[in-house]
Amino acid sequence: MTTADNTEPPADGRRQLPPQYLPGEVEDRRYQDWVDAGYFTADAASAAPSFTIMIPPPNVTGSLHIGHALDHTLIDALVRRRRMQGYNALWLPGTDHAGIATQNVVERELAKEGLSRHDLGRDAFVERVWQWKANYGGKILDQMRSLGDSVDWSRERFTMDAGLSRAVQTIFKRLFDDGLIYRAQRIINWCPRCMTALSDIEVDHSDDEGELVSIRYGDGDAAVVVATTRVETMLGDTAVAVHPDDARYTHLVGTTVELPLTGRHIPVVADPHVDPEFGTGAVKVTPAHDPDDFEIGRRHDLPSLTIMDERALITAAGPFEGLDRFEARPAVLAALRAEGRVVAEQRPYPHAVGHCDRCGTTVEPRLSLQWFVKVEPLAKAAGDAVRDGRVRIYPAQLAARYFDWVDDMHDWCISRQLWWGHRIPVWYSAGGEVRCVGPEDEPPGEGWTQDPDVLDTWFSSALWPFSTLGWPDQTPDLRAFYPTSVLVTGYDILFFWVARMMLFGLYAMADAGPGQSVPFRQVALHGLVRDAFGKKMSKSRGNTVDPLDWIARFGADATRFTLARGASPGGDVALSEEWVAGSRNFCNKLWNATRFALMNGAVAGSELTQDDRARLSVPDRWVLSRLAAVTAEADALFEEFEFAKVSDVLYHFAWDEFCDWYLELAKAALNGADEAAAGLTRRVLGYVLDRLLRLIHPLMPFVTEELWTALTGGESVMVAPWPGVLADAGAGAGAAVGVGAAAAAGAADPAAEAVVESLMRLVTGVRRFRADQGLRPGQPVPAVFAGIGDTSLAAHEPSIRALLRLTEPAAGFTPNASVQAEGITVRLDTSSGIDVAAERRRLTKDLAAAQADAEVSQRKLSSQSFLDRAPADVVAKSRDRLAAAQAEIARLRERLTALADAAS
RNA sequence: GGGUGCAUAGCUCAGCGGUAGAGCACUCGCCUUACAAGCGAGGGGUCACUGGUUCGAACCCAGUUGCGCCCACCA
Repeated sequence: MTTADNTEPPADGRRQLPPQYLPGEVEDRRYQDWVDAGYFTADAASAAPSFTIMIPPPNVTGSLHIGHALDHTLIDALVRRRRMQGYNALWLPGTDHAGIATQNVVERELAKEGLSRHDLGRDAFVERVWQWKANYGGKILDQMRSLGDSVDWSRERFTMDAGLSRAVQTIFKRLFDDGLIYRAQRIINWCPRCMTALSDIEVDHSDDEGELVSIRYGDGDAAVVVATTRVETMLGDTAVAVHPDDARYTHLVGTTVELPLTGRHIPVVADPHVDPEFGTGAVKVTPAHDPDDFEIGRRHDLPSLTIMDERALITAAGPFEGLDRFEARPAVLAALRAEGRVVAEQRPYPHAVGHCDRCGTTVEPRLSLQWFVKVEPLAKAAGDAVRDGRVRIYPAQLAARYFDWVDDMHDWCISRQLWWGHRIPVWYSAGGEVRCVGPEDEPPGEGWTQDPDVLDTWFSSALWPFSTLGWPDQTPDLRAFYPTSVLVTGYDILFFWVARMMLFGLYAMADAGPGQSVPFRQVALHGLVRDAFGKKMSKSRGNTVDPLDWIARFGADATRFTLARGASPGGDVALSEEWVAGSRNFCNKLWNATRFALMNGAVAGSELTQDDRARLSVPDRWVLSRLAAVTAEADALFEEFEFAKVSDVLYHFAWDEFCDWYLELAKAALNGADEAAAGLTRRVLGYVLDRLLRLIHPLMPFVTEELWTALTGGESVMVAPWPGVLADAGAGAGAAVGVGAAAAAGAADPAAEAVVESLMRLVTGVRRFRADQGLRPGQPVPAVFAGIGDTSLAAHEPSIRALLRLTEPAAGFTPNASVQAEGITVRLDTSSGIDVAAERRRLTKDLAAAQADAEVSQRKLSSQSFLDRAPADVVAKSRDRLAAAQAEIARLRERLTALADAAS
C-alpha cells in the first residue's frame, strides 16, 4: 500500500489538466483501475479490524433508480472512509430473488406468448425464471459500477444461490424443531390476483369509499339489525354477535335468527369484542372471511363457511354462484332490498381497506392453511438488542417505531402460493405424517409429497447478513465479517427487512454470544428521495430522476454529492437539476484549484516539520489551522452519519476558505521574490490540497482520484490514509487503526485565524467601497494604508493590495477618497473623484445598522436583571458589542460630516 | 382510531436559550494571468398562531391551525 508520504517531490512536467473537469473521460477508466488493483476485495485473513456493510439486495428484476443511488452513495462513502482508515472493509453486493415480483415479470413475458405458468408446469416455469435471470437479472449490478460503488465483486451473492438456499433450509428446520414454525388454519391476507397469501406488512391500507348497509335478520320479536360494508359475505354468516351487557339484546342471546336469502337459521351469541356503541350494537359473524369474526367463531365454536374461492368468486350455491366479490355485492344487496331487509344505506362510507403492495388488488381475508413463524420469543430478543444498546439506530427517534412494531408483532405468515422461491422443506405422507427435512437429511422416498408452497421472499432476506458469509458453516468470512458494522437503508423498510434480520440474526447466531449475534451494530436510516418541491417521486407525476441520466450529464461525483448533501439521518432528500449542476460546479472548482496548484509547483507528500511550522506565513498557518478544524469536524460528522453536514463543511472549506482566500493569499508568496517563502507555501498548498482531496474522496471518488494522483503522483487516493483523527469506531474493538491517525492535521492556531479574519474584513470593506463607487474590479487604483503599521496586518499589505488591485502611490498622488476598517484608513486616488451620493447612501445605511445594533445592546445592558442573571461572558459580549457599535456610529457620523463639507 | 414528526428568506433546508444561516433563485458590476460550471458586491425573514416559563425564546412548556408519515381486525 502506498501512502501520500513519499518524500520525493513530484517529477517535473506533471500532467497538465484541461480547464474543465470532464467526468466521462475519467469514470469508467478509474473504476476499472480500482477493480484491477483489487482495492475492493476484502481479506478474511486480515489482521486489521473489519468493517462490513451488506448491500440491501435489490430485486433481481430491478434497475438502478435514484433511491438506490442515495443508499449506495452513503454506503460507499462509509466504506471508502473506513478503507482509508485501514479497516479490512467489505461491501458485499448481491440481489434478491424477489418472489412475487420476479414471478410476475416472467408470467407477463409468458403471457405475450399466449402462455400461462400452468401451461409450462412447475419445473419448466422455474427453469424459465432462471433463464430470465441469466439474461436480464443483475443489470442493476452493472449499473452500480457507474456510481463508483466499491463493492467486493468476488463475494457477489443471490438469495437463491445454493449456499443461501442451504441457509434457508437450515434455519427453517431449526425453527421447526424449536416449535417456532407451525402450520395452521388461519385468516390470512389473500391477493386474489397474485393468488397467494401475503404477510401483514405486504398489505397497504388506504381509505376506500364503501357503503355501510343495515340489514334486518329474523322477523318480529326475533329481529335484529346488523350493519356491514361487505354485504356479500352475509352468505357465509354463521352467527350474530352482541355485547354480553347490551340489554337490548339479552333476550335474543341463545336463540337463533333467520339469515335472509339462505333459509338458514344462525345463533345469536354474546361476545365482549362487540362495541355496543357502534351501529346497532349487533354484528354479523362470518368466520371464514373476516379475522375478527374468525376469533369470535373460535370462542363460540361456530362453523366457518367459505363462500369464495381463491379468485374471490362466490362458491355458495344459489343465484350468486360464480360472481366476483364486487359483482356479488350489489347483487346480494338488490336481493335483500327486494325482500325488504335493507333498513338503511349510508354512502359514501370511507373505511380502510387493504391492498396488495405488489399489484394494488384489494386484499381478501381468507381462511386457509398456512405456515407461520411464531415471532414472540424472537421479537423479544430483537427489541432487547436495541434497548440495551447492542444495536444503535440512527436517528434515535426512529427506534420508537421499531419498538412499536417489534413489541406487538403478529405471527408471520411465511408460505406463499408461488413457484419462484425457496420451497418449504416439509413433506407429507399419505397417512398425514409431517416431516421437516434439513439440508443434510435424505429426502423422504415413495409415498411422500413436498409442500407445494414457497417461502416469503423476506424470509431469505432476513438471513442476508450471515447467509452471504457462508453460514451455517463456520467459514473464515463469517468469523471475519459478522456481525456487520452498519446497515444503511431507507426507513421505509425498517419493518420489512431490518426488524426481520434482527429476529433471525439473533436466533441463528445465538451461539456467538449476546454481543456478537446481532446482525449489525448500527442502523443508519435515510429517507425517501423527493423532487425539488418535496413531492414524492413517481412515474405518473413525471418528476422522477434517473441517476444514470444524471451520471451521464453531470458525472457520478456530482450525482453522489447532491444526494449526500441532502441526506440527514432519517430525512428525505429533495433533488433538482439546479442542485446537481451546483455539485458539478463544485467538482470543477476542485479541478481548477488543483490545476492552479500544479501550475504553481505545489509540493504534496512532504510532512511539515516543527522547524517548517515555525517559519510559516500567517496565511499558511491559517489554512492549516482551518484544515485541522474541518478535518476533526468532518470526521465526527461521519461517525454520526451526518452526510449533509459533512458535505456542507467540506464544501465551504474547499470553496469559501481554501479557494476564495487561501489561494488568493498564497499568490503573493508564490510569485514573490523570497524563494524560501515560496517553497514553503508550495508545500503547504500541496499538503492542504492533498488532505482536502482525501477528505472528499469518500463522497466524490472519481474526481478526487484523478486530481490526487495528478497532484501527489501517488498510486490511488483510495488507499491513501484518511486524515481524520480517529474516534472510537463502531466496528472493530475500538482500537484506533490506520496510519491516518498520525496524520491528524495539526493544532488550532487562533492567532493566525484572528489575523486572517481581520484581513478578510478589511478587504471586504474596501471591495464594498469599490463596488459602491462603481470602480471596475480590474481597474488599478493608487492608495496608501494609513495606520496599518499599528495593526496585525502590517506585514500583509502586499497581499491586501493584490486582492484589492490597489497600487503603490506614484508621484503626485492626491487621495480624494478614503475607507476605514480594522483601524486602518485606506486613502485612494480614484482620479475621477467619488460618487458622493452613493457614498452617502452607504454611510447612512451602515449608520442605521450600527444604531440598531447599539440600541439592542444598550437595552440589554440597561436591564438590571440581565446584569444580575446573565452569565458574565454574555454580559461582556454585549458590552463589547455596544462599544464597537458606538465607535462605528461616531466614525460614520464623522465621515458623513466630512462628506457634506467636501460637497459644499 | 392510536402514535409520531414538521411549520424559519421565492424554493429546499440547517440552526434548537443570548441580537437569524446555507445552497439554489434574484439585483448590480466584472472574460481580474486556476476556474464565466467563474469572480466581487448586494437585496430579501414580525422564525405558523395564542398563551406560559425565563433577565432573555426561532429554540423550552401548553393549546390552536395547517401539512406529512407510521401503525391499525371496529362491523
